[in-house]
Amino acid sequence: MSKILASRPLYEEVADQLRVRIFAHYLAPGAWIDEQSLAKEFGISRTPLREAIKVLAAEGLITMKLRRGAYVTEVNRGDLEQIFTILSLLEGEAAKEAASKAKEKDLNDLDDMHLRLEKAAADRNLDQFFEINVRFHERIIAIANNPWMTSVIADLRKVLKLQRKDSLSRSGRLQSSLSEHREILKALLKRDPIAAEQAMRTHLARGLEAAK
Amino acid sequence: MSKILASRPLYEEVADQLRVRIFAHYLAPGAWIDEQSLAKEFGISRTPLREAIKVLAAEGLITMKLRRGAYVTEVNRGDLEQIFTILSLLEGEAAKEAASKAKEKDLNDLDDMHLRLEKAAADRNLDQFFEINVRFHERIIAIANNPWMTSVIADLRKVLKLQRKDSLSRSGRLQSSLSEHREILKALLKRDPIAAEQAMRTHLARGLEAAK
DNA sequence: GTCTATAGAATTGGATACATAATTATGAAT
DNA sequence: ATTCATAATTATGTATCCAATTCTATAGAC
Repeated sequence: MSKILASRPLYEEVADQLRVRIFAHYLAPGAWIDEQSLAKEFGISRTPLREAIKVLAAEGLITMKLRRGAYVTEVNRGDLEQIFTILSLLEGEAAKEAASKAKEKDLNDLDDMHLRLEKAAADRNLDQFFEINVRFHERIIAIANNPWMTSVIADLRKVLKLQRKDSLSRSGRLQSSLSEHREILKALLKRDPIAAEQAMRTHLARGLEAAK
Repeated sequence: MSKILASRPLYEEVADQLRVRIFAHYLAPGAWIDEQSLAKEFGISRTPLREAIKVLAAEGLITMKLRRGAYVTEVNRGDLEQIFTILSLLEGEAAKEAASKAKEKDLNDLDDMHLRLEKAAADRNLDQFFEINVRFHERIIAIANNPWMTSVIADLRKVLKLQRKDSLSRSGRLQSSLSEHREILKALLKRDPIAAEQAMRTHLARGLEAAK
């Protein structure tokens, strides 16, 4: 992995790799981060690996214990509730601002995304639904154009990804999620900030219910 | 600084030290973080220092440039607006929840703090006013009892501390800040969540105005 | 005098080395 | 067999070392 001419610091690359493993539950919640074997496996020294661990710890993905190493964070029901509370506020605000700030192109893109979401749902293509869903949300957040908010939301969503109960696969959740999205889109197209905010909050509150 | 029997990893200690220097503008926004002289000054090696830098970078206090080191983050007017937007939402929510969750003792403590705040204002003791003000906010956040929210707010407030225009010292700001606090406290004592949320949001919106 | 090229110094990013604390394994005593 | 003490092993935390790159300063050309 080590490169002669790195365009990006090694610790960032390593942080990405670790996130992939964590989200894939290849490193499951509670698992110990074995610095030595990971360094050996990546073919690097412990130094950049440890720096990457510090970054993930700051993101909340990893929890450090003094003199006993790093562990993948375990989130419980309470954590989920707390995080959804925050996300609902922030993404609600994002939707509200997006309703005013969106350009025509933005709205067209969102409309387009939603169509593909409907199609993925009809096809029962969960992976695709999940992916477009994420992009739909990200797009709205991007339109709100508040980098600090974007970054907070991104961090919290990373933590959510630690537990993937695949709530979407639960009976009916896919359809209700879809109709909630429809509400959000409708409000945005009408450029109604209050309705957009409300629809997004409802959507996320339901998301928590489904994640039970 | 290095201890024989460290009760806490060196990089955390160093991160604290760096934060102190940054907030005191001893390391001003835009300033370059000189690893070598800092390591020498702290009497440690560059390794824990660099780990501390990664932590502060993740907090947003430091910005890293590839192959040219770390710099204290510079926040501009836009950053302030964005951060205040988020804080207003989150601390508003905290106030709202605190209105329901607060125990009698919590309310007594807040009342007491507010009295001391009034006194500090009357004495024109800015440092004390500032300190109690911070504790008042922190206490409300603590009552809301949402550790994830607490941590997000704490991180954002750290970034705010990068610029200290000493908005409180501006003519009249101290008095208006005080009366806004009075509103917050009143709503909490009445256990009125909506009013508490509204009062907190107004308070922070005014805070942004003053930080101009 | 200003600009450019190049040698040297300084700095970052990463690897390796080492001391101390923590864990596990070993073995004796009950 | 179980418990306790102690030795061996392993892992973390920190320091030192090294290579590649960037910055700086000097010298030469115009």
